[in-house]
Amino acid sequence: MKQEIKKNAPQELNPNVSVDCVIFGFDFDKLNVLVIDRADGTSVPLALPGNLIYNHEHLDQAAIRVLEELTGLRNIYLEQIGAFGDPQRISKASDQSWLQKVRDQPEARVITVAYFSLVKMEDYIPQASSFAKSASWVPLNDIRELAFDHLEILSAAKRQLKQMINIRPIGFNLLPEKFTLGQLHKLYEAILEKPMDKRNFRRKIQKLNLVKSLEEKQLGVPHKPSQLFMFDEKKYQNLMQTGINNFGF
Amino acid sequence: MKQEIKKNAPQELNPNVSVDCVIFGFDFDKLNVLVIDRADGTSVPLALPGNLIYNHEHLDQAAIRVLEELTGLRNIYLEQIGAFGDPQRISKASDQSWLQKVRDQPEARVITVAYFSLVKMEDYIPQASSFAKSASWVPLNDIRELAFDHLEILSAAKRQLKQMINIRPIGFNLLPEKFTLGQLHKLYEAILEKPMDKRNFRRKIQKLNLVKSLEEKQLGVPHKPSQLFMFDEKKYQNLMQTGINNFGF
DNA sequence: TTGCTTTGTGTCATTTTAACACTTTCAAAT
DNA sequence: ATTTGAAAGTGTTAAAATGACACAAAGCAA
Repeated sequence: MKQEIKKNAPQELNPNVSVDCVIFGFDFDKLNVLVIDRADGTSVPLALPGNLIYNHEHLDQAAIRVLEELTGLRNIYLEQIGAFGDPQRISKASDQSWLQKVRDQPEARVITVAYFSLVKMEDYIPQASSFAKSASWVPLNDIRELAFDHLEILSAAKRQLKQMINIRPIGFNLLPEKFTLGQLHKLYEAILEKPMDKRNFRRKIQKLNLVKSLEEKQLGVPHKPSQLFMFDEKKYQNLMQTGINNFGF
Repeated sequence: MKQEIKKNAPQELNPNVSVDCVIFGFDFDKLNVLVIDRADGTSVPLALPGNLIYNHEHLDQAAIRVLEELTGLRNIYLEQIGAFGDPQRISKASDQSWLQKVRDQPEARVITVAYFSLVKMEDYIPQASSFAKSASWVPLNDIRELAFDHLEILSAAKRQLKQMINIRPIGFNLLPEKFTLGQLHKLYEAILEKPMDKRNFRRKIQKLNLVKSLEEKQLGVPHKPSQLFMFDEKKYQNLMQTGINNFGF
């Protein structure tokens, strides 16, 4: 059979390439992930926000657009995780029956490029939009099942985040403007999935000059109130670029 | 215009997705990269080995296949670098005129997924095959221009290699079975692009128990002959899995 | 025999790490 | 008013890792 020769029309969806986003949030206790509920009566697993790209758009742009369309999140810096290319990645029965409803070419081979980001949970209250009934935060450790190969994507994202934390400062995008060292400490423990010594942690953070303490304390907590801190944005961006030399715990 | 609905035929090339491979080799002095000469009379820049994937194959498989088809290299462990998705990435004039000759749909949007690997230069003497006139080793630092966005891919590969070296042992795939610590030392310097203190380097390597010394010396060198070493494969694989805790220089 | 080139080796001062426990401060409960 | 619970905040020490540094040994070539 001769293959039809045509240029992809630029304004069309490309049936072979999608993007998926892993959005992490921190609730001062544990990591959460933003997922989409595709529910349509039948019970189908939750999914990461994702969809096909357009032919004319950059992959990175597509990820930004899709994320906004499905969740409303905008101005998010997304970092690429990688491409996922198992030819069977979308052929589970439950996924197929859903794709039949929403895709022109539900059985086309689709590779996906995954992205991740860290956001402040506080400034984002999920709202329904587009084909997703709703987006919602789910604790990372409660996730047992996801659509497609999204579980695999999620664990790659976790791995990458864990690795990134040794090289770059983390927290600016996950914590409110003013935060306590205890919260930052918990964040590191949540990401690394291991307890860390409080005094050693504080010493290390302070030596980086990454945070500056405010003349302000927590209010209304039923225990000794903590000093509040802010990131020194200049120093933060600087470390973001050059990398932290030696930040292993 | 209504989009034609058809399932991608599995045995067909997917016109929208390609793979590219960055293969590093070490000549005991500097890093080299395997490139393809697409020469057809007109002078076109060198390219990384790469091509479209088939619909039925896993991305990782496609990279392995394409690499073998274009260079003859087989049984190579390839690691993913990431996806490159600029919509203009193949539209330079010199690239387009070449694509017209070799692709069914030369103007189709193509995203590419890049892979890299480290191989022993000694066991590979490039040979022409498939559409590439020939594959050849080129010193990494001599490369000023490549086809498509391959320069960008190359620099991502370099970045990733540089990062990997802090986490995992390196050298097993780049050095011959028996090697000297001087050669390993040069390799680290070549990858990190900075000089390292000889004594400190040797101390650190020895402490890892990564290499074991043989009862054998270099022969025929016009200077003090070096002790030969081999990797302790068990320890090497072990460090490959668990990662080196703290290997910054 | 001399010269050239690379190998191979140790010390020391400084920095970094990991392990460890008690007092302080607030709100809530009694 | 006093007690209780809960998290904040703080310093020392021993062990390990780092970085800087210089000279003798071994082979070949001229």
